[in-house]
Amino acid sequence: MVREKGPVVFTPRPIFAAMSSASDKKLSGEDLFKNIISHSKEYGFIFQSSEIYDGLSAVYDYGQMGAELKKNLRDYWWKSMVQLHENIVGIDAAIFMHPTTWKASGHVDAFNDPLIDNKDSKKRYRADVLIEDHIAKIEAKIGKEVEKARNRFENFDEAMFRSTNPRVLENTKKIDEINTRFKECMEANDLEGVRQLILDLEITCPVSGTRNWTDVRQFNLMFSTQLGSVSEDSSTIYLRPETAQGIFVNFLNVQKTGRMKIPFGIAQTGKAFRNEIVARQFIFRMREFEQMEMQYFVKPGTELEWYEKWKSTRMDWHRSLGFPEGKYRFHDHVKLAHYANAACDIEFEFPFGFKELEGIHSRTDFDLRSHEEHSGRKQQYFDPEDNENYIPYVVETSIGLDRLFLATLSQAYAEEILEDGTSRVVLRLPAFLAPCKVAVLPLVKKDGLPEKARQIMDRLKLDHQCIYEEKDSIGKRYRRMDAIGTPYCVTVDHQTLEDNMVTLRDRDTMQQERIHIDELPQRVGDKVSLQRQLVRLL
RNA sequence: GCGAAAGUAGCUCAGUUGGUAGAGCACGACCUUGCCAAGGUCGGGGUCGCGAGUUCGAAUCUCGUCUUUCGCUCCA
Repeated sequence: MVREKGPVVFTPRPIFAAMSSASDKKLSGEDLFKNIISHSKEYGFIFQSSEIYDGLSAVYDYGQMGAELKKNLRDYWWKSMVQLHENIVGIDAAIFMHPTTWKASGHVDAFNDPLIDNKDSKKRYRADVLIEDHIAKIEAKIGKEVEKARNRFENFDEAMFRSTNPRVLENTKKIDEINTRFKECMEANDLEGVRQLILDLEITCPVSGTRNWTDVRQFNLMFSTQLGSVSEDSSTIYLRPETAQGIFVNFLNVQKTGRMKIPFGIAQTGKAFRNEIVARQFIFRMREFEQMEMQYFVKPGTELEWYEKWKSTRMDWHRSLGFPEGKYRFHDHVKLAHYANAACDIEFEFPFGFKELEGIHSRTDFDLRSHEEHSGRKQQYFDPEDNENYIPYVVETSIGLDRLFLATLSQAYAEEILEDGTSRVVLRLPAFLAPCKVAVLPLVKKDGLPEKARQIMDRLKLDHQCIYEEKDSIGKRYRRMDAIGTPYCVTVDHQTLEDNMVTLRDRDTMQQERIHIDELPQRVGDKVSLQRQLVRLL
């Protein structure tokens, strides 16, 4: 089989021994982001949903490479949460839930925003916020009156003053009237009435200063559909806007069947849906997205300790990916959601700036208490140590898988300028996350090299996601593998047929070494090992 | 939803005063080569987002419409 001119002898070219001095091309965030988006499409990571029909706004599909990378990220999270924590278990709750769930969670109220636009400034406001601001102004007026009076009189009785002073009384009455009217409108779903209220109050746009308002429109952030195929019998149900409630409603099921003792956690990954008014920035904000979250149930009073602990645990997890420390930061919430008594985000520096990647919230007992009220079923835990019943407090860690994907991709993506002046695009993904772990490449597609390569491929594909490729020159194939982040390339040449040695080429350093094919499973296995990654978290 | 920009081959784009579609890369086959994006030959692929209108004739002009991208409120 070996040709006349003899076997090709492996001689590492010195230029590649020095390749590690390659430098990254400096790109503006905007250009970088653009390139990442088109790279994602070109190499099968992310496609626009329903592209042949011109696409669907803010919905994306994961392609052959993206699905693998996403799965690897999900697996890493799942194992580090569930497998490494003896007191955390995972569930997989349904997307559909009883409609009352969303009343209890507050989403029916909080996710129904009446919005209004100012035609001159083109700014959009929440109608309720405009009215609240107006009320705040009136309250400030009252406050001034009170202060004036306080300075004027000794033995000032504020309650007395408030209930007697005509100007204060008038303003207080005004506020009550506005509140009543607004409430009535909202309950009757009378959006025209809300608009009229804004007009009557002579509320102006803070930007343009005009009162040129559009109609008030209702935006429901939850997607709804019908349960039951016969329309008369059907009821409206929602696609879950967050996965957390699937955990809360199963709190006692898991606690009892798993004989869990507080503190313990329930983890879950899954799709959630939000009808965002504006959903942009590629997969950063999508209408359909995947959350990975864990609710940690703790004894009331200890929640802030656990909150701190999970803050650092989660930050350590992110840092375990090996990206630069400066890419992450905490952002503590000043304004807390209705259910939280402490909250922060782990922010990542995306190409378009620092943005939320993960949220850590101390949710108090809001959810369980609310479910207890709405369902009439006790959601309490009997603590054998203290001999008492209580509703546990909850610390939540909640990360957007798609955002983690985008963070990983944008951190891994690099355009390198090599020493010889040429350039390459490489995804420097942590090896255990790479969608394809190893490529097996016959140097030429004849002389029995493909057959030999197939044998190696058949061995490696039992353990790993592999790619076999014989088309195009070896250099081109290396570059294609760099572009999808394949950590190792194995090249079979004529020499291999004689001594079973192959070239192992490293993605990042581009260096090559000669190893025996029997060493391959171990070498590749070590490189891409998830266990080795998990050890870092212990 | 409002405002702005854009839509021609898989990708990046060209297409003149209206005259029936082009390049590079990519893709497929074959030949040559063989360790970092090689060369040659041949080939496949577009009703120019969609629909009307003007015109002998529209990728090009007019109107409408859809979609995407960017900015504005919210969020993982």
